[in-house]
Amino acid sequence: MSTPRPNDTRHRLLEAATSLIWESSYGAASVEGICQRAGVNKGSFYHFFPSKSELAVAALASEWEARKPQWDEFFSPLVAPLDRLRRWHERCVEEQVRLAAENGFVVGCPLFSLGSEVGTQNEPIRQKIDELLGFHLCYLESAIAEAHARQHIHAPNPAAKARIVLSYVEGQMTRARIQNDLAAVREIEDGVFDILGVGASCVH
Amino acid sequence: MSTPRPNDTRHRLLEAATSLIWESSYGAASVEGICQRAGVNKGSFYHFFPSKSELAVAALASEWEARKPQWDEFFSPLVAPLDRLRRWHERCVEEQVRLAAENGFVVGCPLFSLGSEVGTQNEPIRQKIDELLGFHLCYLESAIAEAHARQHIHAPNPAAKARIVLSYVEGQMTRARIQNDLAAVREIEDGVFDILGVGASCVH
DNA sequence: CGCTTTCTAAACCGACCGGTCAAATCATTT
DNA sequence: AAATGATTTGACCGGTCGGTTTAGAAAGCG
Repeated sequence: MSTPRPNDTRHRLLEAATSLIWESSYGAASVEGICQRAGVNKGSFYHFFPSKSELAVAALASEWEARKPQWDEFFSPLVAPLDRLRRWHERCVEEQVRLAAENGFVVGCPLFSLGSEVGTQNEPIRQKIDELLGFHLCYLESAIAEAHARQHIHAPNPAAKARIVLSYVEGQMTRARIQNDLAAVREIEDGVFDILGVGASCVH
Repeated sequence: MSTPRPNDTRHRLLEAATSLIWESSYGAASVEGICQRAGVNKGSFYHFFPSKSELAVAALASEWEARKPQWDEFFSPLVAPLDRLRRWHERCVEEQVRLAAENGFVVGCPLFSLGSEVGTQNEPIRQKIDELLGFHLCYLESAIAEAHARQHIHAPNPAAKARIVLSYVEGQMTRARIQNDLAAVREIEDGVFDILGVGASCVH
């Protein structure tokens, strides 16, 4: 009756890990703390995951799996390429606002936070984050390439442009976390369109 | 004779902390490890610093103090504004190459790594990093404003442009760390000039 | 029902964490 | 030489870390 599900322990652990690492950091999120948030004993933890670091990799994979449909929707070919970026950014702001309200501070992008923390220490986590950032790049590059093809912007090298945009966006997200200020998140859209040369001297 | 200095223990601790945090992370750099690298006992550590976190703040301050003269040189008014960025970037690449060779992997920018790791957990460290990033912004904004005034670029809002450039640069540095690839560092110069619209359609 | 497999509970482990302390040593002044 | 304050030492503390162990509760299945 009151027992919520036959077995969602694994899922609860993944979610607890995601949120805890997101809010604090990999090092500061202890196995005990993750178990506590998930309402699970440590024995169960190590039944489902061989180690803390493998949980982190699984949590990253699981989170991406949950988010991918949204990305596919935002970057749907049915949407005009620059509108894809607009809506995607809109969604990022919404999420950061909600998370900031919940946690009391701006959390930024977990890929960058986690990646720069454990990148030099834990190869599997590094690789997974690298892979996910690569996915992000693909979506951006696709939208930029199409915007260029339709002559909405001038971007003869969409891959390079996508790397610029991604690094800028992630840099702003990280600055938002460091400065604990949503303003950095909100100005991303303007920044991206400035980088892409929209509404500037490149309009013919 | 063989004793190096009357008292450089404090300095050795600062340098050990800087390098260790740079290479790994705040959480992974233990007080014991820092003491070991500095060749100092733990008691001495707590003679000079009240806590690990205050050492981190002091290390950040000390490192900036050591670097500031270089920044002032790179951004000297005697240098053409865009050349300031060029030389500054050149120096960044050199340093990252050296550090990557020393440590076996790309380390990126410690301000961003540390900041995103402990930003939500430790307010004094967060503030110090925020302050230092503010300094970086000032240098960039100054160069960009001057480049605009001399009509080398079109940047009617130098402050906004500086934030874009800084976030991009830091994003690339972090990506370099995450991907363990110096290519991201090397392409920063092209990216910055792309963002600034140099050599593109904005040339009149 | 019994049997096996999957999962959970909770005690437990050694290692290491950040931090403390009293005593020893050093450099300097008197 | 005596005294003094800054520095150094290394043992030590309670707590927490990631991870293990063992016993047993559920759950699937004949």
